[in-house]
Amino acid sequence: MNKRQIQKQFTREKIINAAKQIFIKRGIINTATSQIAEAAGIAHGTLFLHFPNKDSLVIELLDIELSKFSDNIKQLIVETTDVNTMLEQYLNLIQEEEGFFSSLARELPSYKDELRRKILFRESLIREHFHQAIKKGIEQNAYAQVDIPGTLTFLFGTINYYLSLKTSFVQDGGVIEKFHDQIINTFMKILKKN
Amino acid sequence: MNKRQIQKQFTREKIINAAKQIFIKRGIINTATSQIAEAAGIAHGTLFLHFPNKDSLVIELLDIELSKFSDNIKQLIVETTDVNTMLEQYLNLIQEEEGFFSSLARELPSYKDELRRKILFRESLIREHFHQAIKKGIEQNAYAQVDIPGTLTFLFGTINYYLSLKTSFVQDGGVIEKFHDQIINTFMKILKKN
DNA sequence: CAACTCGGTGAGTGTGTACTCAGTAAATGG
DNA sequence: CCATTTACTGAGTACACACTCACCGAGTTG
Repeated sequence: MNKRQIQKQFTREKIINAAKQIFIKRGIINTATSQIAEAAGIAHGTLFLHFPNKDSLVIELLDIELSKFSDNIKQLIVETTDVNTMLEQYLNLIQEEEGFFSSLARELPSYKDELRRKILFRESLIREHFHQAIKKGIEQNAYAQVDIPGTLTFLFGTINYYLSLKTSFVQDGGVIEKFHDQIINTFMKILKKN
Repeated sequence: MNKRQIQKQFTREKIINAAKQIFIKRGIINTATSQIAEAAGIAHGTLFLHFPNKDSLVIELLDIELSKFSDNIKQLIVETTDVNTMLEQYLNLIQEEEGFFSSLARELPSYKDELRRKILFRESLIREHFHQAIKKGIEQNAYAQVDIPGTLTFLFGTINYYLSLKTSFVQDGGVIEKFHDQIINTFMKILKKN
């Protein structure tokens, strides 16, 4: 890479980093491209040299973040088949980037179809891990014969609900931290054999 | 009421009705006041004679709709203490206005604080009914000793999740209809004694 | 019926925002 | 060392939207 390419790469990263910070604070929908440019310390027009429009910036940003998250979760989850620890790991990982996921959950229903599908697809990969673990648990007679997809929607729906309405649930500090035990206990109760 | 007052009242109702229809279709956030005026068959400026700004129109609209819903649910729920039937009634009532509630759930996290608080307050009244019924069930040894608020968040969170992402769950027809049994079964499973 | 009130009109205003483009200067390449 | 390429600049453009206001005409009032 020559000087120019390095500089270009550097600018691109500045944009994405700035966008992520603002996304966490105010959400992407309520953030002007000019604000992102300002935070990145570049001219407004420069942003559009790197991304043809706002949407493609958002898509790239979310792709990067979500794939990081996916990689992490895979590493932590793949080796364990114990649902309880899997859930624990999953919640911990969300907690680390709670601001980001809270914004995501809040704006998810308002995103364009393509973007929403991408996000839900990532979620479905994680669901699949849980699905397998629960299935194995049922076969080994450790869990009750629940409707697995429905059960998982209860889990993911609730987590999403907490995240999207975070500000209504906690003043400061994390929602996930606050309701961590409750989520795990209630979910394990659903799986429990009678 | 003289002719003028009747006419004024009539126009006000036309605005609210038009706003509700558009709200269901496109959501209030994505609807311009000019579109509401057009749908109501009045001039754009007239809207602002009846409401000082867009927000106050939205607040009045939601107040009307949610209080109608509250009244209905109270009538159906108050007389029964059986959680299963209560839930059934609740879901039926949502189903009747699913388009409305779907829009509401989708946009809820984006609303201004005041409005969101109002909506969540309504929800909390309904929660209270469920809370009492479950409490009674536990005392009568019919249900397990669950964490009632946490359990109810699982319920309301999941319903909210289905409604807000309705278009991702069903092509046409109702989400609530589709997942009706699953919601009830899973929730009753949480309450079940081991 | 004349004077006045008032609900309604719709072109106009101000603002916020996504995106453009002519110009600049530094890097590159022959 | 000159010609060309290219990342970047930021004032400018087009558009959408909430809200205003001078004007109109039907309704009310004395």
